[in-house]
Amino acid sequence: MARSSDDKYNKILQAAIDVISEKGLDKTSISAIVKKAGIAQGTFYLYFSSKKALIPAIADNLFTITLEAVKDEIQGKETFWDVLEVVIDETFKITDAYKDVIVLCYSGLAIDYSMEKWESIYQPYYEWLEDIINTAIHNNEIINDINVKWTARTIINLIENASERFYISHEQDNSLNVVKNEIFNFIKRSLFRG
Amino acid sequence: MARSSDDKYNKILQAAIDVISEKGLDKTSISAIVKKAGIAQGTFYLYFSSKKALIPAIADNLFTITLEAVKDEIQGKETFWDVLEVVIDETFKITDAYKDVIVLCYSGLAIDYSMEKWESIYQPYYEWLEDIINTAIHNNEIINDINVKWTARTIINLIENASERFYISHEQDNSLNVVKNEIFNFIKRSLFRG
Amino acid sequence: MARSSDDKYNKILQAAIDVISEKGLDKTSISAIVKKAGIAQGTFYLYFSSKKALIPAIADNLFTITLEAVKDEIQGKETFWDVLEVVIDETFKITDAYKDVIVLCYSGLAIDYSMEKWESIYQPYYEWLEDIINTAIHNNEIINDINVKWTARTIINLIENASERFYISHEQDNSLNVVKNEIFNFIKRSLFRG
Amino acid sequence: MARSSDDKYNKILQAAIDVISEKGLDKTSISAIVKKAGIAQGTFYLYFSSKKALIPAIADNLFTITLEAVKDEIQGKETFWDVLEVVIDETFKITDAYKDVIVLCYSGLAIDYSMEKWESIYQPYYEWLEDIINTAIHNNEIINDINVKWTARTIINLIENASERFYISHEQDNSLNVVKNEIFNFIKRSLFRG
DNA sequence: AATGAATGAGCTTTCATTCAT
DNA sequence: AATGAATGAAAGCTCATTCAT
Repeated sequence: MARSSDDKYNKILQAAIDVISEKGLDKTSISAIVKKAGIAQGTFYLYFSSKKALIPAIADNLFTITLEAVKDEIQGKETFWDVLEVVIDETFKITDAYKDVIVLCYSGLAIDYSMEKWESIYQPYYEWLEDIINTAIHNNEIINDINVKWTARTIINLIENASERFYISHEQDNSLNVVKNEIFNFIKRSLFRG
Repeated sequence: MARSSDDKYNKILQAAIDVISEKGLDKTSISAIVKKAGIAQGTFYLYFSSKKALIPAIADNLFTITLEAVKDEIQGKETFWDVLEVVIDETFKITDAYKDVIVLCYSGLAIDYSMEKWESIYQPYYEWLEDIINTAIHNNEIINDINVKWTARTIINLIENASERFYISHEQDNSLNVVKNEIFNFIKRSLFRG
Repeated sequence: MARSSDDKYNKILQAAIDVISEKGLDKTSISAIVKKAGIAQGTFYLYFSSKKALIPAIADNLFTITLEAVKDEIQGKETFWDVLEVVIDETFKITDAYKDVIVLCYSGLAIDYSMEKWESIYQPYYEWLEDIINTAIHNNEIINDINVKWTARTIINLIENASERFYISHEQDNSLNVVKNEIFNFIKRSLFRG
Repeated sequence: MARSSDDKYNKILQAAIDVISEKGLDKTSISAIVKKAGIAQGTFYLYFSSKKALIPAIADNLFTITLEAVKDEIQGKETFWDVLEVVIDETFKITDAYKDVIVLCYSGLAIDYSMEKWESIYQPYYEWLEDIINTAIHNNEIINDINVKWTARTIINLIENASERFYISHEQDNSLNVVKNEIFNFIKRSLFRG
C-alpha cells in the first residue's frame, strides 16, 4: 500500500520508525516525528489521518520488506526444505534489524483491537507460504494429511516467535545456529514425508 | 506473587482487569479503575507505584491461573501426550476467557521494554514443562536429541499462538476441535519416538 | 529582555502579575492566569516553559521599570545627592505600587536556589549605580576610600529594605518623609566628603 | 516559643530543617519529615497545626540562636563599636551555617503574607539593639540626632543583607574580612560622633 | 500543498490532612 | 498520645488535532 512515489509520505514513515524505535510508542509525539521528518506539524495530517494510522503503515512496510527479502533469496532454491531454511534465515535477520519496530507493532496491535487490519497485512505472506506448502505436498516432499492454511500460519508464527525470543527476549542460551537448527528440525520432523 | 491476603490489592487488580478488558489500556484512566474498585484515587498509589505497574501484576495473575488450571487437570494423567492434551485444552480455555487481558499484556509488553519482567513471569511455567519433557524423554515417550529448554518454550508459544489466532484473530475457518487436533498432531509428529 | 513586540507574551506576563498579586504564588494556578489572559491552557507553555519560569520574567520586568523610572527622573540632576534622592523616591514609589509582586519575587528567589538568575537581573541596576558613584568620587562629592562595587549593592539594598519595611511590613511609626530623610542622611553621613 | 521540654516537638522541627534545607520547601513533603523524625504521619499534626506552621517555628528557632550567640559574645565588650563588630561577626557566621534555612524563611515569608508574624519574631532582636544604641547615644559614642528604632532595624538589615550577598548570592569578589570591614566602616562613618 | 500557532480536554500523580483504632 | 491507611481535591503539563494564513 506504500505510496512509494510520494516523497513526504515515506519521509514521515521513516521518521516515525526512527523515533518510535528509539523512544517507544507512548513517549513518541507527533511533534518529534515531524521535527525529524523536517516538516510542519500540520503536514503530518495530510498524509496520515491520525497517530494511530501510523502503526499499520509501519507494519505493512515491515512485511513488504520481509516478503521481498524471502522471495529474493529463494531464487533457484528447489526443495521445500531449502525454502524453509531461507524463511528461517530471513526472519531472524529481519527480526534482528527491526526489533524495536516489531515491539511497537505488538503494542500497536492492542490499540483499537485492530486485529482485522493485522490479518490483512499478514495475508500475502500467509498465502505465499500456502502455495509453497501445496507445491511441496504435490511433490511428495511433505505429508499430505495437514490443514495447509493452518500449517502455513503456524510455521510463520513458530519462526517469528523463535526469533523474537532470541533477539528481543534475549533468550540466548544457545548460539544462533543452534536455534535455527532446532527450529528447522522441529518443523522437518513434523512434516517430512519419509 | 499474588497477595491474596490483601483485600484492597486484589480489589484494585480485579477492577483494573475489568475496566481494561472493556476499554483497552490507553483509554483506561486510573479514575475509572478506582471508581470500579470503590476506593479513593490516592489509595491506588498505595498498592501500585504507577499505571504501568498494573500490567506485570495482571500478567502474573493470569499465569498463576493458567498454571494452576493445568496442574489441576493433569492429576492422574500418565503419558506425555495426555499432559500435552491438557495443556492445549486449558490454554484454549483460558485464552477464550481472558482474551482482552491477553491483548493488553501484549501491549504492556512493549512498554518500557520490560522483557525481563516478562520472562520472569513465564519462568515457572517454562520450568514446569521442562520437567515434564525430561520425564518423557526418560520414559522413552519422545525423542531425546532435542534442546529441552528451547522446546519447552516453543511448545508453549506454539499452543498460545494457535489459541490466540483462533479466539483473538478470529481465524475460525476450522472448528475448535480441528484446530486442537492439528496442533496436537503437529507437535506429536515432531517429538514422538516411534 | 522584554519582548514588547510579542503580544501574547506580555498578555500572559501581565495576567500572571495581576493574579499572583491578588492570590499569592502558591494559590495561583496556571488555569487562573490563562483565563485572565484570555488564552488557552496550552498556549501558556508556548511562552513559558513552566510556572516557575514566570518569576524571573516578572522580576526582570519589575527591574526594567524601576531603572527606567530612575533614569527618567534624574534628567538634569547634577549632584550625587540629587541622584540619591531620586533613587530613594522612585524605589519607595515602585515598592508601594508593586508590593505584592516584590513579595512574590522574594519567594520565587528561594525556588530552585536560582540566585544566579537573580543576580543577572539586578546586574544592570548595580552597574548603573557604580558609574554614578565613580563619577561622584571623581567630582570629590563623596569619599574615595570605599569599595565601589560593594557600596553600590549596599546602597540599593539599604533603600529597598527601608521601603519594604515601610510598605510591606507596615513599619510606619514614622511618616514617609521622615523615613526617606532618615535613609538619605544615613547614607550621606557615611559617604559625604566634608 | 520553643517548647524545649517537649522531645517530639524539637525532633520534628530539626527533621523539618534538615529535609527542607536539602530539598527546598516546595519539594518537602510532610511524609519526608515524619520519616526523618521517626514518627507517624498523624503525629506531626499533634505538634504543628499545618505545614505552614513550620516556617515561623523554624525562623523563631533561628533568631533565638542568633540572639543568644550575640549576647554570649558581647560579654565584657565595652564600646558600641565592639558590640557592632560582634553583631557583624555572628551574623556572618550564622548566615553561613544556616543559609538554606534562611532561604526557606524568605520563601515562607511570602506564604500568607505573614509579615506580622515575621515582625514579632524579629522584635526581641530589634529591641535589644535599640537598647544598645540608646546607651551608645547616652555615652556620646554615636550621634544623637537619629531615629533609634529605625536605625536599629536598618543596621540589622544592612548586616544581614551583606552576609546573604556574600554567602547566598556568592558575591565573593572580596574576602570575608574586606567585606566585614567595609560594612563596619560604612556604619561607623554614619554614626560616629567624632 | 504546506505551515505552525493555538487549542483545551484530560491525564497521572502528589500530598496535606483526617480519623478509626 | 500515637498511629498510618485512606482520602480526594487539585494542579501542572502534554500533545493530538485544527485551521487561518
